[in-house]
Amino acid sequence: MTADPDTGAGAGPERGTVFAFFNEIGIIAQLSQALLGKVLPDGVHPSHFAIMNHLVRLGDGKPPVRIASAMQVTKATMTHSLAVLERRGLIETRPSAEDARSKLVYLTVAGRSFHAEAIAGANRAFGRIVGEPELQTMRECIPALVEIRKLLDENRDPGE
Amino acid sequence: MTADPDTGAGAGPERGTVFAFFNEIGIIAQLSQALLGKVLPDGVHPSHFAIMNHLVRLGDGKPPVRIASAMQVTKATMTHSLAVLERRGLIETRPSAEDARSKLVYLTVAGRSFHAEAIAGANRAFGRIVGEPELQTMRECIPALVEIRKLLDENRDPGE
DNA sequence: CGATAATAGTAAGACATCTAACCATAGGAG
DNA sequence: CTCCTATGGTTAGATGTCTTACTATTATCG
Repeated sequence: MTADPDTGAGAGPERGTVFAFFNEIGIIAQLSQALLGKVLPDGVHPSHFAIMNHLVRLGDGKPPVRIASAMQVTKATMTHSLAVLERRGLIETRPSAEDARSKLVYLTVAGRSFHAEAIAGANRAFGRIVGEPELQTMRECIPALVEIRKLLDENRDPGE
Repeated sequence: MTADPDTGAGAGPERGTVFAFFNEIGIIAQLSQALLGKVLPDGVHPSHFAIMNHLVRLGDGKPPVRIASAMQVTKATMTHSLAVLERRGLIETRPSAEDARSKLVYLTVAGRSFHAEAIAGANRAFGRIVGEPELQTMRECIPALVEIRKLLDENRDPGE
């Protein structure tokens, strides 16, 4: 008996597990991204925030192609997103000294403070919803997620 | 010491947990969707498959607005997606008998066999990557995911 | 009953993303 | 050194999704 039809469980003996797992993952990702989107000012997409977040956490001064690879989007998409962020003054790009083909992406002061405010806003938004018991659930769940994420990451096509 | 910088842990005492959790979720969702996309024939988007899957699992003969709500997309998006699926002969729509404003969406025979093949292809693709230990990890993780998914689902804005 | 609000679906325009094609530079093989 | 391939970045066109505005029908309320 499938108590909750949304889980997709019951479709098969073992395969149903994989299906149900990714199904839940997909829904959570969509809902959390929608929540994040509401916190961001108009014209800043969650994916733009993800780029900022990456630069703050792992350091800036990297070429677009490396950011694209980390974010799992194409070079063309990164070109577009960086143009948006640069127009907004949140990042700046300078030519690379070692490779004339390449640019390097840097956060501006405005970009860093924008990121800090967005983080604060997101924490307020999620804090309004996520209580201590769910926090505990998440904490216990993270190692498993990391394991699966690494598994998929190792098996993804190069160039994506 | 943040062993894995990708987790985003270490950004705060408790808040980092929420952040790391949703970060992993987002990455897994993206990678798994990319994997699914490779299995589908050209021109069929993962979101289209999700609609088919919904209709197979929870039954067809429903109006677009209900499918849109279940898939968490807008009515306009559903109009577009259903047009694609109908052009491909995977679904068909008939006017509702009870409500003259409304249509009802039905799977065609071609649609059902398409779905079955897609499921089989997805299982092959995931089976090539996911082994027994990860399957076990997923199994243990699902209840937690369901809990978080329901939490977010209950707290989302109506009309999305 | 008749006016107003709510709901189902669509259309138009914007934006993010993708693929395919292109240019410029780098790096190797001969 | 020269040619060929690989790599970083951009451009153009297609597709998916969103918001806003609109039409048609239904429901509610006076």
